[in-house]
Amino acid sequence: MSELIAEPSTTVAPPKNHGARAWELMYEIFKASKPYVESVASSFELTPQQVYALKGLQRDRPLVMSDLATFLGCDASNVTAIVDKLESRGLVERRSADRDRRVKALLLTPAGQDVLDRINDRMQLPPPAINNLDASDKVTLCEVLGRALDSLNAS
Amino acid sequence: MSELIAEPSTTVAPPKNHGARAWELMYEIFKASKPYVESVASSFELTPQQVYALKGLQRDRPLVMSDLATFLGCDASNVTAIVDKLESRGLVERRSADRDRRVKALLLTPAGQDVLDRINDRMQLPPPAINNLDASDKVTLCEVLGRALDSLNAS
DNA sequence: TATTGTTATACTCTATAACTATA
DNA sequence: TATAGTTATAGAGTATAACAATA
Repeated sequence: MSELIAEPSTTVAPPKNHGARAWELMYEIFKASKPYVESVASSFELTPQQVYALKGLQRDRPLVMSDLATFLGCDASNVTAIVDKLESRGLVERRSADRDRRVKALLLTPAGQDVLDRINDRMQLPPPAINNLDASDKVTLCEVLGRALDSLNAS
Repeated sequence: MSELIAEPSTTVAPPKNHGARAWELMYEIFKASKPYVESVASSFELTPQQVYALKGLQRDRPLVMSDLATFLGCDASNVTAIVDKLESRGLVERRSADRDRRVKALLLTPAGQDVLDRINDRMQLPPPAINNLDASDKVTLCEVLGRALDSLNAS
């Protein structure tokens, strides 16, 4: 199958390959889903980034500040403020490691675990664009996006 | 086919439906692609939002300020600053409509059209996660994401 | 009065650089 | 010296509210 979408040469738009088109569609869906994401976060009186940080802490192994920065894909300097807010809400606790007191482990408090459980419940319902797909399209999307993400870790 | 991913009951994570999982994967791919998007934009000395605004202006019909706000999915008050920057770069021109002088049409200048052409060329190559997919996965992704986006316009 | 675009302001998210306390 | 985290600062992107010009 051709990599290019066949289009009459009289069309104004240039021919576009499917990879570029898929990326454009992902961008559109993301933009359209932003109000949904923000409404979910604000229903917990959190920002989307704070929600995502909590999700990073649900792992089996406790994260330290720099791990959370990697998980969030942002600079470590920002994580201080994010964790400050979560800590002031009583959702997260900083604990200095005994072996190296520079390092701070991040632990969910019971209240934090409770909020996270409710967030996870709520997030079982994805934004409308995704939720409107039929079951087989959802499965297909998981498979293809899974391969896309795996291709990054493999290289 | 079941909507739920079958998992042993001893698994720590709760069972997750494919819609929620697909959304999570999209989020991961977006996060991983951010450096790529920023490098493309900054190679034109533009921010990602400015690039996206230019792309909005390549339509057959000229946009006015409020149209661009809708296209960008942000409040109209922000579009003023975005267009200010593009105008100061000589890429875009504001022109008051004759029939209603409150309304300002946005036009690409020749320089703006030239930059946009180069942006479109460059964007034929999507971020690595998408580009690494094989041709048939790219086509499938276009089809499924197209249906997802259509479902929003249909409702 | 209502609408288009602007200005003023504030908050989130982000990065860089300088700092501290440990190692 | 080097590293983990913090603080200070700045810029992009966002929203709300008040405003000017025009309808």
